[in-house]
Amino acid sequence: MRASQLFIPTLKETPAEAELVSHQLLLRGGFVRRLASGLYTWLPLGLRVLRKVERVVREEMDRCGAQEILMPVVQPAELWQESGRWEQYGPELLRIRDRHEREFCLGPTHEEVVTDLLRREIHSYRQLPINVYQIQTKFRDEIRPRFGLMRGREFVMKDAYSFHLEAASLESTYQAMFAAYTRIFTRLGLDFRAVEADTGAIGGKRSHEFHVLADSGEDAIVFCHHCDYAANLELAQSRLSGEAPEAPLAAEEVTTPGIRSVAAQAEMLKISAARIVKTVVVMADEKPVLLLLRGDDELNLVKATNALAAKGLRLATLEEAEEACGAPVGFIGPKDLPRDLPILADQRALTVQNFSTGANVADLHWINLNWGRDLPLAAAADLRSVRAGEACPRCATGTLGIRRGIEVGHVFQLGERYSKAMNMTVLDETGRDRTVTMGCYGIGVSRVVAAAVEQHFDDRGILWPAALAPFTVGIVAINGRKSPEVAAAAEMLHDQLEAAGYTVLLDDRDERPGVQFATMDLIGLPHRVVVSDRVLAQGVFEYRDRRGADNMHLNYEELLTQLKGGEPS
RNA sequence: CGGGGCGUGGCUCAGCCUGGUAGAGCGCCGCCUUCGGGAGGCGGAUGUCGGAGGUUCGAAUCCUCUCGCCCCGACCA
Repeated sequence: MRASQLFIPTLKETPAEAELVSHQLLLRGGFVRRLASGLYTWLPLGLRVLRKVERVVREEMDRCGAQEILMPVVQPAELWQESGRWEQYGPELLRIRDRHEREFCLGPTHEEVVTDLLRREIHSYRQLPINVYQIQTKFRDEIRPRFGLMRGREFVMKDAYSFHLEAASLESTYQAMFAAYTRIFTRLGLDFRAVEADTGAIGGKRSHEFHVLADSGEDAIVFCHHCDYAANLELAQSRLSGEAPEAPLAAEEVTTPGIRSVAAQAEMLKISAARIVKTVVVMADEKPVLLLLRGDDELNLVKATNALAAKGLRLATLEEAEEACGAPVGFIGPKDLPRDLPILADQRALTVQNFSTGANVADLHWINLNWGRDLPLAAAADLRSVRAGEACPRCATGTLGIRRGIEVGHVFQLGERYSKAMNMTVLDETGRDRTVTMGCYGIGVSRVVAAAVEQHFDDRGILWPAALAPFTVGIVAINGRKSPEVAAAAEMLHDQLEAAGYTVLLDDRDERPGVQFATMDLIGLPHRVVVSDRVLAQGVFEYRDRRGADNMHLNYEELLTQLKGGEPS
């Protein structure tokens, strides 16, 4: 491909709208352009990268027996009403009407459609298991689209759905998909982790997320330095050592004027925050609940939501908290509560001895309280977020680390959530009707493009992993418009390399060398070859790896050997 | 949906506070020079100052409404 024939509108300056490096570089390199909030056009260069991701995904999906189909973007409301999600899904589901006033939506996902498809066609256990997938544009009317391709409203996703008679069959497909995902992200050259994930309201059994590690990631993921334990912070656990028993001290009330925060409380009472049991008031489905945590621990809202089996959970406002407890925020505590409210304690809060907590009266705290002696033990749950450095819950020796991750894949055992609601059954070998069990498996294809950049860039531009690069080799013809020798040599090299199976971008534009180099660095092709009068006079080509800073003078054979490092396309 | 910020030429931004009839750099077009890291010179084109209404002799600037975009909090690939 000749650069003079390719639409690559690069930008010298960073557009103000872009915050993330991936967003900035994809815009500057002429890969994508924004149409409206969360909506992007793929330009030739960007589309080539997107297709590369799709190709790897397709190959690995096909390889493990999944079959590609393509379902509509527009879906009838009836199916969503049948599954119950028409009500459940909320405004993220973009609803539209056709000219007959019939209701439809733009598909944010395809469980309903695929279940409807297969319940019509699959009637016997002999036809199971089956695993179908598509690579399709999804639409979710996100509350806040941001970060360019990372969280668009319209995006490309690979979604697969498997159907089984037995849980064991589902488990085996789940494993196969897990393995396929591992191969996919490895082939794409990404530094990633598979982590145990929250199954959320859908309540399936098993779920793993695949995260690309990057500081800009929206999720916090916890992993063991020693074994392969890894989990989303939303549900990660750690092994906490117990405290040595202490002699109980005499409980007393202390005047603490204006002391509302744990930090202030610790300072005034000259105790560590670990000696404080704090009380957090939350609204679980709009009803107040008290949560107890050790002073230095952080409440994990996802864990709390699950522990309370709530649909929605949020912190109470100051007014709500005082209204519910009859005491001002900062002085609320579990002992002698003026109102009868549900209380749930993080298990660690129940191990604190001689602790301080609010006395449910303004400007008054208790010190030296002990569970059992001064107040009844509260119900226990896991409510705290783990912290880096704590011990791994799975192995004996490891400690936990926390990093940011970009979720690019999710595998999920759905169970009967949709098959039951939509009545998808097959006959088993005894002729009995059985509800099938399902799994679903997603990859954010367009997000992978952004995530890859987020992980591979330098101050000059993108450094595409070989499997993602829009072209493998970039040839810079220096002054090719003035030197027929350079032009001819560059053309010949271009043709030879393409014949050898490489994708090649020849920069034959009438530009100054500096511009050509800057463009090449920006768009991030793995290999660069310079053809100029200067090197031609020496009978060689000048080669440079995008990641390296040194030039090598090579003849054609040596050049080929050098390129073998980056896979031919 | 709350909270914060921004809309001025293709891009990045100044001008707005304190109204007086629109500017810089980059980009674009032409010519010259230059020719290995987004060069230099000369000349040129390009603006409903996001939109509507209002105040005023006069509005990019002040007021009201509206639209769009970005950033911070609850979802998900």
